[in-house]
Amino acid sequence: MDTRDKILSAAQEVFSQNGYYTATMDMIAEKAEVAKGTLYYNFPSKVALFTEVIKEGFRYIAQRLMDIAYSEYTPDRQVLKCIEFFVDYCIENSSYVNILFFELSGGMDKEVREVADGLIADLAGIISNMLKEGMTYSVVRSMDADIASYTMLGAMQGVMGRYIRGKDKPDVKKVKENIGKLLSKGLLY
Amino acid sequence: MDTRDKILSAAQEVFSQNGYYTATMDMIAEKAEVAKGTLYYNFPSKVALFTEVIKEGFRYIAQRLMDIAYSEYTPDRQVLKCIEFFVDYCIENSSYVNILFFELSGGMDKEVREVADGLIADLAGIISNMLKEGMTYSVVRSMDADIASYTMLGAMQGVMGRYIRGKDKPDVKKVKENIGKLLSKGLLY
Amino acid sequence: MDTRDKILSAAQEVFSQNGYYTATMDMIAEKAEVAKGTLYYNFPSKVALFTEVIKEGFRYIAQRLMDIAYSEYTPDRQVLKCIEFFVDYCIENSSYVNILFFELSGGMDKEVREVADGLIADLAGIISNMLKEGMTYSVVRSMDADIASYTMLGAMQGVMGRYIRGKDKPDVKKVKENIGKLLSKGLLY
Amino acid sequence: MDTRDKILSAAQEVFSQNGYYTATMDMIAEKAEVAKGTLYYNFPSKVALFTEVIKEGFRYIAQRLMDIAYSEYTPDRQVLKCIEFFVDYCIENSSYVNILFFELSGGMDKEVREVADGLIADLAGIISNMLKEGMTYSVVRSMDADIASYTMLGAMQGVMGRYIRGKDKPDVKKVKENIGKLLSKGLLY
DNA sequence: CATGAATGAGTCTTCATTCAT
DNA sequence: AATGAATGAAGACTCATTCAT
Repeated sequence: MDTRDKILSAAQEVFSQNGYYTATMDMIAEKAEVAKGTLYYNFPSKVALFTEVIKEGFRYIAQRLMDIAYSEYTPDRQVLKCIEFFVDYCIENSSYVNILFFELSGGMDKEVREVADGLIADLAGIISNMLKEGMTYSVVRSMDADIASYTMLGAMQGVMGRYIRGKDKPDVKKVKENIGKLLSKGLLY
Repeated sequence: MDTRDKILSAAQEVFSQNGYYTATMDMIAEKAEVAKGTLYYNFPSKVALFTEVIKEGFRYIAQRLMDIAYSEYTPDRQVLKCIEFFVDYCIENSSYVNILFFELSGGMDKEVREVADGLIADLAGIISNMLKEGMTYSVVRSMDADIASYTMLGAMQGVMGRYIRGKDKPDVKKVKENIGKLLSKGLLY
Repeated sequence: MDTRDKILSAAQEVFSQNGYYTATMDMIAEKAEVAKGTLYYNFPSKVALFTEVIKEGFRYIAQRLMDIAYSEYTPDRQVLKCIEFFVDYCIENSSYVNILFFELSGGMDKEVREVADGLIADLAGIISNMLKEGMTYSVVRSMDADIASYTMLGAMQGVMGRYIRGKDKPDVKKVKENIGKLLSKGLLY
Repeated sequence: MDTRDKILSAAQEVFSQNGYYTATMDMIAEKAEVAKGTLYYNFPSKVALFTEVIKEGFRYIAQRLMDIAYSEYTPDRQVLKCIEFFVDYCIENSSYVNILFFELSGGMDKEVREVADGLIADLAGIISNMLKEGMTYSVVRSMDADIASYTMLGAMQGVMGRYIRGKDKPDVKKVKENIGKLLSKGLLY
């Protein structure tokens, strides 16, 4: 693993566990086992490093979502698959997800926020297209696909946030089923 | 308005616009038009002040949710009313909502996080009870009420987050309708 | 007890337990059960209050030394009596003695230092005279009485400092005997 | 001279002249001709820096005392040599001695106090052993060596304190002679 | 390429002191 | 005589960033 990757990997971990502001370049350098100067040799600034870490995360999620979108599954199955993937991913990368979806919001450099909002928009776009596709086949209820995609994303974040930060380990299967049921069939009869 | 309230109000604004870490006590003092020392005469620390700001916000939301829960509306109407209230509240207090639901997650003092998680749990509790009540009347689909309440909360946050930070003004009515539809009837036919 | 005395008494205690710099006017006000403003109504400043506390302490010690100097004891007995008094006083007022003799030295306001040095000089003067008296009767060894008085004072401080700060309770009788022996007969045969 | 030493040396001077609390890190940085951050790069905190300064001083004194203890002098000559060294050292390093022996007592961080008490105990231990050695040869009067060592240390501090802070330059030779006489032969005939 | 010592602007926090009541 | 809310100057400490090696 080359220096750049070592740093990126250490940064991801440190940012995840501490949040952007509490994390320090010293912590990252130590975890990456390089000198602090090396951080600046490879990345122009703390924000830039953070942005890179964020990008990597979103890139991966987007990739997986695209895999589902271009799979042979029917549109309604795709939606369910997305939820399943999300729950699994959150469980496995809880603290990383935390910075990916929450940390970004408050007091962050305007530049980063724009990058992040763009990345989230990409994610929502993928889901949105998936929903639109479903609507043309009349398996997805007709509604504003953009709003729906953000609602889905938010719903998943909300539940996961609860379990990410909570003390009690989530019952993955139950969570998947319940979010799935709620989002697919709705709260009301 | 007494000093304490003046500070609290200024703090809310400054924290909302800048996030916890970027906000400084100087900024708050200036906005409140008091000396920095006065901040510390009234609140022991920055975290404590922040916590108080958070508490106030959640207290208000919880109050409004309780009003709905104890209203004469049928349980299914109550759920819809919650969503409506939330959308309206978020539109009107966008940046405040931002710190209330997002800022709290990353790198924040453990103590504050616990306080906040407790407050969010209270909110979820109110919604959860509302849903359970609806289930006994068979107007709310039978499912895990806790998971559902967090999903609802999350869903609302998610959409609002999009519009809070986005450049385009949200079409309030459309948003309400669409989240309402999604959450009540579900995505799929 | 009037307000002034209540403050003086509280100040003595707070300064003794915390030292001049660590002690705060708030602590003193609280201990004295008066408002902070009252402190300033009765004393112009923290230094002034401290100086007053110091003066009281030295005044008392000087008085007791004078009592011994003007007693019917022979000059050699007087010297021993001084040592005894000192040991007893230090044991009973250890933390007060601490500020009286040690705190005063470092980084203290020049004004206070001068006051304190004057007060210590007074003490030394009393002892010095006692020694001179003894020299005229040839019961005290002929030497520079000023140097000797400071040596005595210092010796007593040194031993007491050890026991004041140490964890092990001093064996008062043994300490008195040993300092007495050393100072009266000397270290060497 | 490397940075660390430059800081240590500046700190010694600044602490000596001002006392722990009145001295500021800015003053030290300025005197050392380094940026304030450099202070913290080399020492974790003000207390830590102070502690280090203290340790260095005691280390030197202990070394010199050991030299005397292991010299070829007879035990009684050693005691006298100690006194001479002390007087000389105090004259030459008056303000440093001030913090070494006085500053440490009041309101100082508990940790530092423990370190310092330990260091003073070491010094007393060296002297105590010297006295015990003398007692076995019957040239030192039989008494509690621990109490005696603290008395000696205190006596020397006391006199020196007088001259350190006093306006009149001490007559070194006279002071040495008189303390020597007092401690070796005693006050009384 | 990599290093790590040095930097200094920026923050939180403390606390003696003041003054209107 | 007494109060206590308000003040603001001052100080310890942090940390992203730079640069000579």
